[in-house]
Amino acid sequence: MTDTDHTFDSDLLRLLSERGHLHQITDAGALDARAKGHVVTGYVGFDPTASSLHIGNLASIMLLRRLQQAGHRPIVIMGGGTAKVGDPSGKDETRQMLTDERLASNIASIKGSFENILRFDDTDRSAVLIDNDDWLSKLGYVEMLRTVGPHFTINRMLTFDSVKLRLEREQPLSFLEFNYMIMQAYDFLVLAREYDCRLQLGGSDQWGNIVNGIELNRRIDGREVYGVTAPLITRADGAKMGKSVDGAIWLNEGSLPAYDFWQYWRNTDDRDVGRFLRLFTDLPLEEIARLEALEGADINDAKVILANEVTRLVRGGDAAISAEATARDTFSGGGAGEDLPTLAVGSGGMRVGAALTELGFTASNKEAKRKLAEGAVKLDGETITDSGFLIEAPEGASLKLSLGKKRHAIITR
RNA sequence: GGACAGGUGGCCGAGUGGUUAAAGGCAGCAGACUGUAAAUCUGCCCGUGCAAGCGUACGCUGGUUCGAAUCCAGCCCUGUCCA
Repeated sequence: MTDTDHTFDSDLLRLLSERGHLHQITDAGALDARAKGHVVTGYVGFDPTASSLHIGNLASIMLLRRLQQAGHRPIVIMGGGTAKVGDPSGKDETRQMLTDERLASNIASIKGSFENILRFDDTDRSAVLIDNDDWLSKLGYVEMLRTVGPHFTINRMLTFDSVKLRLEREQPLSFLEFNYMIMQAYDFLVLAREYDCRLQLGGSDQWGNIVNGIELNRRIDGREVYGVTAPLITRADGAKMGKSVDGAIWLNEGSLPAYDFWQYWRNTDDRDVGRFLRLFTDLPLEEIARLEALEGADINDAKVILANEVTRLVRGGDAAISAEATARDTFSGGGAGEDLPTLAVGSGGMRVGAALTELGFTASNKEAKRKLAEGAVKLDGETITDSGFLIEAPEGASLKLSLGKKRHAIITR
């Protein structure tokens, strides 16, 4: 474990450090020296447990972006193989196993998230995307045991937090999951051999897994490889990044519309603005320093910039421009921007409660009724309290239906 | 296998036969104040229905009772200790 306070010689570590991406480095001096003279290939693994990554994964993706920005080569490992086993880290119970079909479709839909953030081209620094199932599934059991088995002691494996947690709580830890750390270590060995990959990056919860891979490389091939972890990003209010009651903040458009994605960033806590700008945008540090120094209502300008930059990075420039325009029309103009969700009520109209639930603004008709009684619902600026109110959209025109200050929708015939 | 303890609404946690759709806290939503922020105060917080109403709900199944989250029986699960 190395402290990360001192300054570095390499562009890579300097960049990671000044942007707030560094938590721990296995051998900072050696990595610093190597990154200065060589193109370093580094990887991050992502387990395809859902059909989209969420912004909790964004910090790790940014690690790869920084790596590429500093002139090195990023590898994205889709954990199609490791996800069949399941990472027990940070989970106090076993996850349900995913079917092969599900994993394949998850991988297919996750891939797109990297296209904007990493550069895929013909150079030797092009990003590469690989599925670890390519080698993990082909491994023979005895071959695997003989390759990595001698280098892991059960004694040591039992000391890992992910294992200890389960044992202490007397929660079952299946043999399947117990093998996860071995598979991840083996990945690093394969990548070092096949791709000359010398660096694994990841969240701070991956420290143990990363160190295992480094050990394995040293023991089997005598090769020095390195590890870097990023701090766990939490928000000022203590919540984990990207987790809300309504669901995660997904990177895929299909899982979360761009306008909602943009809004998430626009509503960032004042105290997080500077840190998030450094982590999740490419804005120059001087510019960020200026933005985060804004006080009072002015800091809203910084939040708009944050929302624009992150949305552009993840969803593309058009999405960012359109989301900002919608927000401006809706909040400043008092109108309705075109990115707002729309609901067609048909020629017969629709009761206001049903419309709110249909839009997902309320979880049930009962809740919609409560919100109406609380005076939270407006139709074109007029407060509606009658739960029996029938919304009828005139031919060719639209109405704005609002729940509270933040949730708005366009109602059409 | 044995002995205790326990399984309550998204989470934590009271409640031990009758205004109990179930105290309190957290999370969440809304209102006020603001800046689409934070903090604070107030309200709401199972579902269906325009509504009266109705339907579900305290691990599961059955029983006692006018009436059960609360009592009884069996079962399942969890924790602690013993073998």
